[in-house]
Amino acid sequence: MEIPKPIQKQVQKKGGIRAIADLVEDKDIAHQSRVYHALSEPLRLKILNLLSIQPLCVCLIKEIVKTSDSKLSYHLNILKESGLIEGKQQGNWIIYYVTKLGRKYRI
Amino acid sequence: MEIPKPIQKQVQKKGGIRAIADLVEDKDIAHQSRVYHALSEPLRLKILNLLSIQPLCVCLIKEIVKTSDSKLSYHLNILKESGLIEGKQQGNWIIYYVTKLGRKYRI
DNA sequence: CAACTATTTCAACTTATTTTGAAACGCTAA
DNA sequence: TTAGCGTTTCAAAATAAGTTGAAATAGTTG
Repeated sequence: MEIPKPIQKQVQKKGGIRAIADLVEDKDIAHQSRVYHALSEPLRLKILNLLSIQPLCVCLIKEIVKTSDSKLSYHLNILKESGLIEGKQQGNWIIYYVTKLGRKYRI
Repeated sequence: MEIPKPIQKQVQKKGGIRAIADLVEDKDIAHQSRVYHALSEPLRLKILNLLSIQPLCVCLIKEIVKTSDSKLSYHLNILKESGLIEGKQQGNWIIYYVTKLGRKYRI
């Protein structure tokens, strides 16, 4: 395999291909890509942004985004699992709100 | 549909459910979720981070991430389409590098 | 132009994610 | 305890995304 000269030179300056590769940790990549996956669905990203404006019960989220109960529950769960939102039961309702992590990804 | 009292009060204070909904623009959501989708795949996120350390030809990326040509090309294309990286032909090779947008998402 | 190297494209296939609707669960109040 | 409302769960079906390997393209060099 050949390599363009200028790139080869720059790579050597940085300690070679292995040194560069080692700067990117697979564990960090795996963790962060999971967060991005949760954010990659328009409905979920919208919900996250709504909740960053105002904590809401499922019924109000549903009214805003106009979707089915089970679909909404599915997406809320993914946001919750990835640590972007949390829900607390309050009588008959569950109020969802963004976590500290979630606030980082407000558009 | 009933709504928990404290939430209802907070929502009213912010101008009602419609006002809150209108703060989140579907166009922004659609655009941003596309970027997150590109970042949600571990291999892609790894490549983005590698390129943020050092612009590389496809052959060197391939050597680092140990994957097939066509698979790599597929993922590079998704990163490119979402504006996170760009490639410029240089003789026989294509050198990929992160864009300004891409640099924002370095881990 | 022919041979060569690096990279991309394509269609068939596999795998992962999302949607659906019905049923179940949990809390509250009668 | 039963009824009612808000929410979740489940499995089946639908859709989207990723993988594969062979063939094609594009640039370079002799």
